[in-house]
Amino acid sequence: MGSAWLDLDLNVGSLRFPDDAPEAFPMESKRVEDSRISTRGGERSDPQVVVGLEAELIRVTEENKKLDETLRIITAEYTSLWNQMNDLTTTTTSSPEGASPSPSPAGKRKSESSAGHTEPANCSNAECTSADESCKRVRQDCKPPVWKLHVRASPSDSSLVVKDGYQWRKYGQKVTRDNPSPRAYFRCSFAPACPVKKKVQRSAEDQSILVATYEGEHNHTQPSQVVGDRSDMDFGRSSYLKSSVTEELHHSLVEQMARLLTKNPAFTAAVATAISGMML
DNA sequence: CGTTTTTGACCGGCGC
DNA sequence: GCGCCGGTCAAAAACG
Repeated sequence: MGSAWLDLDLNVGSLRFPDDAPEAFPMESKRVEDSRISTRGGERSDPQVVVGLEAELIRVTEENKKLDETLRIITAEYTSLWNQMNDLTTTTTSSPEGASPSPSPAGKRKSESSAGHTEPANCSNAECTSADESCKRVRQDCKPPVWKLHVRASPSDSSLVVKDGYQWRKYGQKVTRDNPSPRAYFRCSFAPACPVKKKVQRSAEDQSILVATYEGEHNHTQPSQVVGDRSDMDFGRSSYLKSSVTEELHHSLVEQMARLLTKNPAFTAAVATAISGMML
């Protein structure tokens, strides 16, 4: 599986137009090259071989055009998906339930997203002077945006660190009832007044997945964006951490793209034609 | 020596 | 009211 979408990734990354298609499809290039070598060996080329090679070249060019067209469509879809993903991950007003429909565990406690939620400054209990119902509604209205991020991590790595480019200060750790792995609590340490909190815990189902739950919005820019290409040690590390997360997103998108590709009849037909052409 | 992490205690919400 | 549980506090320890 892994190698399959790695190849796809490389092809997408090196999308070429017909004029330099041989670079994009080295196997085809190699085959033509081999033919040239074989004819060069005979020094004087047979006119029939030359005609055959020309016909083959035309056919390969046609196939390349088809593949280019297909890749262009797929790249457009990829870009569209990428933009959607960016919107979901950067827009803090996105619905947390929609982004991560994790069912709350059966139990007497309230659901994870609202459990132990501290009251924001503008949502004091003074507003809750009427019935409990309206009080709860006010609390729900004041709920900061919550969203989850699933990051693959080594099960042997016991540190609950999710690399997202921000600087976090750990202020607590707790073992919860529904998960044997401890849950770590973080606050944003880049800006003292930043209200964002983060909870990180290994997935109960898959210990290799870290689930980071973010609450609130950053009231400052990302540290790595502020410093740009500054070669400061800490910020450099933050930049690296950010790229690691985007790499995760990139991989999942590429995986999604690979699935789309294999379901695309035009693409599979073009690939089949190209492969059969090489085998003949 | 300043900052960060650890960890037990404490607080408040919720169900019974 | 009581007990359970998640979240937070804060002192001590660890770290650079």
